[in-house]
Amino acid sequence: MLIEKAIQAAQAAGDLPAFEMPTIEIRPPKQAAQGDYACAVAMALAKPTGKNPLDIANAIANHIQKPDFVSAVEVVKPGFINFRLNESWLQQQVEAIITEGDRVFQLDTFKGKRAQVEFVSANPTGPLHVGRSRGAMVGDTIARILEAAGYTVEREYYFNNAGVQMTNLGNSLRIRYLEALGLPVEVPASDNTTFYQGEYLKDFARDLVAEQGNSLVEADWQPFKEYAEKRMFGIIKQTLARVNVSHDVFFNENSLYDDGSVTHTAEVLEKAGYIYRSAASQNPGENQPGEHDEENAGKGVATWFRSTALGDAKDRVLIKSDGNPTYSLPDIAYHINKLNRGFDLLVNILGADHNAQYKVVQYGVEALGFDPSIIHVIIIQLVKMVRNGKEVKMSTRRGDYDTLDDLIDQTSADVVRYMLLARSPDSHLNFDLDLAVKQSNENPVYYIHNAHVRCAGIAREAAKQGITDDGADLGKLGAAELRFLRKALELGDVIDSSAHELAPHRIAFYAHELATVFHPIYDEVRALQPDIDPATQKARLRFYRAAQVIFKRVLTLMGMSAPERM
RNA sequence: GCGCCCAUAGCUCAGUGGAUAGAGCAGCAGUCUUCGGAACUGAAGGUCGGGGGUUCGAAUCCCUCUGGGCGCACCA
Repeated sequence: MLIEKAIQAAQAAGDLPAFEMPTIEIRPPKQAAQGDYACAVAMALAKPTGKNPLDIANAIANHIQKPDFVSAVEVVKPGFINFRLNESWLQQQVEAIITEGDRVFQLDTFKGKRAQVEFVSANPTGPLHVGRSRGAMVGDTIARILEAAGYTVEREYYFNNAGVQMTNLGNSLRIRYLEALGLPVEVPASDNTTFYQGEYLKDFARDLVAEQGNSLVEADWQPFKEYAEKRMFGIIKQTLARVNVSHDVFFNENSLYDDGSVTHTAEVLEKAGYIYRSAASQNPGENQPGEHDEENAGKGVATWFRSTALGDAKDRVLIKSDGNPTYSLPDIAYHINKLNRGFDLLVNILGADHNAQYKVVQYGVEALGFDPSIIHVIIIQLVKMVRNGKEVKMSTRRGDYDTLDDLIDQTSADVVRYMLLARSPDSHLNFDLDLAVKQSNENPVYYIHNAHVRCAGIAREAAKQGITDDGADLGKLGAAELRFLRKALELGDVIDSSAHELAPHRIAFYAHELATVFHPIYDEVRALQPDIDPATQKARLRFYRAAQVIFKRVLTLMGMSAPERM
């Protein structure tokens, strides 16, 4: 804004020729000596104007109307325009931070906009395992960041309680139930892919016996499935609650069948000309003739979605030859449902193992005439658990996996949240179990926590000594405190860019950087030493109070606790 | 074979086309007997996987090769 106005003024004054306004970025430079904020726009303007970047920068700088929070504008070598913040303005930010408290850096960038984040969305066939939980942390943190950027956010969990896996779950519980009653029943071997080995099913079976006795001996899988589902969701919600994750809406895929959305979606696709029926071998896509002939021999006719018309590599089956839809059709119907709910932004967190699936949905949404651009899919790369430098394999179906609950028990909710968050979603994540368990300074979580703890400790000690920070003269704050304040003021930009890019890991890195700036200051800037004059003491106490506010805000944004003691 | 992701210090990773590529940990050398040390300081560590290209300027964008991960069902 500031620079844009200056450029316009320079153009009006004839110091710069006419050109299209470029996108202007202002950001903190890497070196502190280069000022607090810097702008490189003059270099980008060298080409369109045909002028020397340094001259352009000077022309712009000469027309900048310096606001009160800027103390200096400097033009440097290649053509950077550097800004320095006014120090007394900086000092006053301590009051601003304290006044805003828990809502400090609550932005209104997206005020009035509604966003929905869909995440976790695991079917209730078992407890959440570690692989899934990365999406839980990322999804919830994105939701928190969007809220901080001004959105009203709804968190949604999409699930399917029908299908083969749920039938297997019902059957598995039935076997455990009969076993619990002491009836002769064969428990399948551990390599059986249709049997769930988890210990939790034994617990369910015991409880079911206690509640229902032997009344279900003759029943099929159905009542067992219903019971297991109910219990499973209870466990999942409880687990998520331990890491401060909760959902506003649980959306059942079945409701899309009940209200006719699924068949309606198929009909509309057909009217739009994207549907044909044929056996796989006649697929006009890339399938080689004869390739599928044998395996499709004897099968009926399937309903296909001509997604190749929209650029897909091959067409997709929507309704199988046995008459049942594939997952794609209800998935498309679900996204239409979401789009019709009037959100301004839809975020969908998916694991990398589902990376092919969302494209079909996108083609479907497009075919139905919707604008897919408000849908943002975040593909989370897989988590590799590492112990003693070696990978620990996991499996959902067998019983030997590491559940999120186990992990929280071994470490803590905060450690799990931070470790799973502090990596770009695009990046593969090695979860180092040794490091996570280790409560030492190798563990960044404790380093960040300790900053908050230290602030709280000072306040506690001051209260004990009867020293208050009322009426502090913030002019007494020195260079070290200003260093922290500059870093603290970046939080707004971090939230903003993190919200725009849907990159929640940035807040995690920022938190660590902020703590890195803080700890040396804590050593250097004493507040309660007896030889410090009372005015300085008050100012420093006030400063640490503001620092605590910032740390609490950052920790809360990550869904972590802000402990006052270790 | 096709699609998505990754390759940056010994290890784990940041890096929104801009200034001398940054942290943490490990290792090395120090401080400190404290408003809770789970701390602080310093030095060292790099042809940003290879090769082309675009640009005033590339770790970042494009092409290509190599090496990894995950997918590529009439399963969900």
